Amino acid sequence: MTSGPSIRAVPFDYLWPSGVATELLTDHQRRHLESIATVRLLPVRTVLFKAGAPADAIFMISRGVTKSYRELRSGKQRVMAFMFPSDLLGLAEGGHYVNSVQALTPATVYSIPVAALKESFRRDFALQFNFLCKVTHELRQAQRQLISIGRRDASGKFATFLETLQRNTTLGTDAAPGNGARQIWLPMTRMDIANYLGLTHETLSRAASRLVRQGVLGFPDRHHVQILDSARLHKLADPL
Amino acid sequence: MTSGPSIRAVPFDYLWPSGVATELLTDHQRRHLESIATVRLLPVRTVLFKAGAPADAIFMISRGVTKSYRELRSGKQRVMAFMFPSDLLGLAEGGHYVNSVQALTPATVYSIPVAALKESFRRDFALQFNFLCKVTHELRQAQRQLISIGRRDASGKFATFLETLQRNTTLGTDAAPGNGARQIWLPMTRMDIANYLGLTHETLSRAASRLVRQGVLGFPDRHHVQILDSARLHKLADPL
DNA sequence: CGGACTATTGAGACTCCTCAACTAACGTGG
DNA sequence: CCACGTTAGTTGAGGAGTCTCAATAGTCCG
Repeated sequence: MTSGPSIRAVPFDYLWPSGVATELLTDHQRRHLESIATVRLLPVRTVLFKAGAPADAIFMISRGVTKSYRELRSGKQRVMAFMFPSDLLGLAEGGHYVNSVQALTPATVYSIPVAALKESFRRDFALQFNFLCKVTHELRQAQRQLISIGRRDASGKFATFLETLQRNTTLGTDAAPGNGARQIWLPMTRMDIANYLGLTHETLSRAASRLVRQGVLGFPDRHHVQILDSARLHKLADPL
Repeated sequence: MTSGPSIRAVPFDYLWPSGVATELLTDHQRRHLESIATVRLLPVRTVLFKAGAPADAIFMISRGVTKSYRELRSGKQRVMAFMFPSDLLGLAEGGHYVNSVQALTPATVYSIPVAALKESFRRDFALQFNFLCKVTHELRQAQRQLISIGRRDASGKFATFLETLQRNTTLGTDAAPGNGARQIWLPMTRMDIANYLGLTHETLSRAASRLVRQGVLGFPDRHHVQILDSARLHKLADPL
C-alpha cells in the first residue's frame, strides 16, 4: 500500500468491473504533490479547520479517519461525511470552507495550497482530471446518502451505513466478498453515526440493540461490529 | 443573457460577495463547446437518458427544467435534483449514467461527447477547471439537501425548498432581494417536490395547505406560489 | 481515581405514513 | 371543440415509528 498522497475513486468515463474504486495518481503525480504539499500529523480530536475559515489549502488524507460536519445554530452538529485515506478534504465556496473537519483517529494529511495546486493543474491536465473524478465520486456518494437518509426506518439506515463502510474498508484489500472481514471497525461514536444518518442517538441505539437481539449483528466492543447474518442485513439495507 | 452553452457556479477558490453563482465560461470556450456539441430539443416529459445506460455524452442545459431521479425497485422514484439552465447533466460511474433524467418543460440541451470533452480538457486547462468548479458546486448543493432532508418537519423542508428555488431563479436577474419576485414558478409537480424532499405527496399537500391557512403562502395556480410572509417562511426554513 | 462524556433503556407525545375516497386538472382522441 | 379517461392533488381516520425527556450504566481521559 502507498504511504504518500493518493486519490481513490471510481472513474466516471470508462468501464470498470463492479464499481471498485482505484488509485488514480501516477507515481510521478504522487511525487509532484508531495513536493508542493506539507505533511501534517493530527492527534485524535484535532480540528483541522472550521467551517467559514479561509480555504487556502486542500487536504488529502493519507492515514486515519476524519469526520466532516456542520455546526447548527442549536449547538448540535450535523455529520456530512466520514473521510478515509485517499479522500479529499476542504470543500470550499468562495474561498471559505463549508464544513468543519475533525480527526476521529490520529491522522496524517497532506496539505496542498490551492494556488500551487491550480498551477499544477495548468501543467498536468491528467492530474486535474483525477481531481475531477474524485469530486464526481464524492458527489455520487452524497447522492447515495441522500437516498439512505430519505428512508424512515432506523434499522435500514444503519444497515446501509454498515454495508457502505464494509465496502469502503474492503476496498483494495484481498478480502474475499463471501467470507471473513465480517468484523467492521467503527472509528466513530454512536452519536456521530446517528448524526450522520439523521437520527437521534437513542433511536440508533434501539435499532442496534434490536439487530443484536435478532442475531444480525454483534458488538464485541464499542468500536467493532460483527455481521452475523449478512443476508438479513442486506435485506434491510436494500432500498425499497 | 446567453443562449449558448453555459456553466454557472460559485467558484471555490476565490472570494465572492454573498455566494452568488456566476457564469464561468469565456466566449471562446462557449464557442468551442458549441463546435463539439450537438443541440437537442426535448419536448416535455422526454426522457433524456435512463440510469444504467452507457454514458457517452455529458449535457448542458441551455433552456428548460429537468429532473434527475432514480427508480426504486418498488416502481416509485426518488428525485435527486432539479436541473436548470447552466446546469450539467450526466453524472456517470464507470461509463454508465447513475440517474435518469426527464424534461419537466420543453428544454434545449447541448450534448457533448465525453471523448471530445476530455480532449478539450487536455488543451484548455481552464475549461476543465470550470467543470471542476461546477461539480464542486453540485456537491455543495447535494450536501445542503442532505441537511434539508435530514429534518423531520414537512413545513421546514418545503420552506427551504422554496427559498432555494427562489435563490436559483433570482440568480442573475435584477430582482432586488427585498421586493418583488415573490412569485415563484414551480415547473415540477407536487409529487416531484414531495419525492425530492423525502415526503409523501399527502404530507406535502397538508403542509402546503397549513401554510396557506396561516397566510404564509398563496397558490395562484398549481405551478406558482406566492410568498406572502417571507419572514415566517425563513424562520421555518432556518435549520435549527 | 474522579469527572465528563457516551451509550442504553423506558414512557409518553408527536409527526408522518398508509389506506381510502373524492375532487380538480390535464391532454388525448374523436 | 368538447368529452372522456388518466393523472395530480386534497382531505380524513388510524396506526407505526421516531423524537423528547429522563434516569442509569458504562467508558474514556486527564
